[in-house]
Amino acid sequence: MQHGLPPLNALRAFEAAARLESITGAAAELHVTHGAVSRQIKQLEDALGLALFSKDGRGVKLTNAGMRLRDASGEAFTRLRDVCAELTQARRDAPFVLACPGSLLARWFIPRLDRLQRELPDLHLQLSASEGELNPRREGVTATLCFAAPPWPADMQVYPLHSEWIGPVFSPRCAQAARLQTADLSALLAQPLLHTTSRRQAWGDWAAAQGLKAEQLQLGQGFEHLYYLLEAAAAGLGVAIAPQLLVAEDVRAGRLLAPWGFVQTQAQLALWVPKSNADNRAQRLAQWLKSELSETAAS
Amino acid sequence: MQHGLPPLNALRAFEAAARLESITGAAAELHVTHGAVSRQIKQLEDALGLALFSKDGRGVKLTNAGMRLRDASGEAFTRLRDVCAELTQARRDAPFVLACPGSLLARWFIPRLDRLQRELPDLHLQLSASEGELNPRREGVTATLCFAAPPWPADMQVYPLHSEWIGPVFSPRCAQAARLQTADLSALLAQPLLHTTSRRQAWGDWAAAQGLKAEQLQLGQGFEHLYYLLEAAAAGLGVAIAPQLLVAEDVRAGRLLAPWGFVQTQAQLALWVPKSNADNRAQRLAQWLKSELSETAAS
DNA sequence: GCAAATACGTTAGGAAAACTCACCAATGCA
DNA sequence: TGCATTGGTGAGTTTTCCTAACGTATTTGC
Repeated sequence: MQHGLPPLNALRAFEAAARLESITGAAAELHVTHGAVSRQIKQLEDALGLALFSKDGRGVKLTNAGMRLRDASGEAFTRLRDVCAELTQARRDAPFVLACPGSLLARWFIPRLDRLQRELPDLHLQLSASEGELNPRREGVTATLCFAAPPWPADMQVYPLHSEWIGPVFSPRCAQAARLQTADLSALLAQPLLHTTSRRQAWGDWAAAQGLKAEQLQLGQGFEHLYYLLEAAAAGLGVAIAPQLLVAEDVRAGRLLAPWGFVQTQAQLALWVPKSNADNRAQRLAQWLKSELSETAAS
Repeated sequence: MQHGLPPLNALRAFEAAARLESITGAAAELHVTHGAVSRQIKQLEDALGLALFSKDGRGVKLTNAGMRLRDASGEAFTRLRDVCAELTQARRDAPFVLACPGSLLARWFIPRLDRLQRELPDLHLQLSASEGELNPRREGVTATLCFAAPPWPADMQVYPLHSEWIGPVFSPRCAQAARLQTADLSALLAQPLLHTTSRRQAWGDWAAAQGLKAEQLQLGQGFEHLYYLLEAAAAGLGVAIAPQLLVAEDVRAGRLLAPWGFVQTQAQLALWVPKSNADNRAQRLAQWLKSELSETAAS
């Protein structure tokens, strides 16, 4: 009886037995044998130092003390049951709103969406492709998929999913496709280097990883969104610098070529969840995404 | 989560941790290691499927769900603590009123009272020698010592303590003491057979056990209470029929003689407790009485 | 800045609790 | 009276829980 509380599992057994006025009945309700319930009640009686049941014929009857405890424990357990139901219900009802960059949504997520719905059906996933800047703290957003480098904000639970790999890609329909496919850097330098305006440094990062100086590169056409950049590359407008994840499918299918391969950046694709609405759906989604992403990378 | 209730021990750990906003603090309060609390909380989070704490610096912080559960579980546990305190306190405050025949009180109980007080100090025993008939259901009586034969009433918890043995006793100061001491039945038949009016059949029972017919006995003086009967015998007024328990000490000291020995009757000295106010004090008292009685009998 | 201290998570394994199975006694019903 | 039902109990096993030890992240002290 530490801190005035009786053994709680014993109390649960007692509550059921007291409500049903039957040891056997309580055993059935709790999916245990009657011996287990009998012992638990005895343990509780010993802890309190008073009898809760007395034998009555071949059944049992509550003593005065037993009746008081039945009422109190019934109330207490009802209170707990209610709040637990409320918490789990609130979670079940609320849709899981996942914000994510449009390009990732279109090129990676949507093809895998039906599989996700099948494998995590109770998620009630609702995708939100943000047009502008992603704001993981936006009201109504349960979680956000971001490409970003650590450190991460303290108020966010961040599940890192995959390192970002970037590299140049171009269409086989590109004018210089044949020359570029030799992976000759000098040929690349002569090309229009397509990029996103929001991430002009991408080419520079890649060049540094290749041992080139950033100045050797001449940026060409810029696009506001990665999505359009990739469309432009696929249309043969030039060489784009793109995350491996988003073009893996196109490269595999031969719609895009990536003879220089990809290099790892500081950034991580990660699932960001505000800590105050953390629940295990986010964790499960992160787990699913991680395994799915490693397959994408492996293929 | 059977029947909507979370694991209760995990909930207790959570409640402490939530109240103190500290895993380590809760561990200290519950006298366990922080690892144990950490695991319990994790188990609870898994059962509910949502995060209750999030990391905050080197400590922890409650999530929204955690705060709701803290409030509810705090209330529920307080309710339980209160009723348990009330039940155990009520028992502690109430004196244990033991009703008992006056003769037993005077001749057996009082000499052993200080030992009982020493060995069961928290009993707060209060003895009540009933003048008239014992009523084990009387208000304010916690338990009653009775000589009676089974069957016992269903609303009573009866702890059998000792079989009753009865036999004739007389004082060495009795006129015929020398002849009686030969244990010659014919000498006995000539004596005034002292008895209690409430139990006239006692001599008959004993006679039957000796192979005599009841008619052969001539009852002499009757007394209303066993106590006076024994005093009369001790004063040498004649031969009394008495329970062995009550005269054992006198026989041992030579103040009374019992050359025919004692025979067992149907009756049992037993502790009677109304089932509705059963608590473990009665059981402990019964246990003490039983061992004490067996010593009396053995001596 | 770097070492020490604090708080929490995690693992393996050993102690403690709970359960099951089996049997017994008591009761009530056919 | 036989038999089913209900509850108590001992022995053995499973499950749970705890501890001890180490690892990580953060804060504090110098």
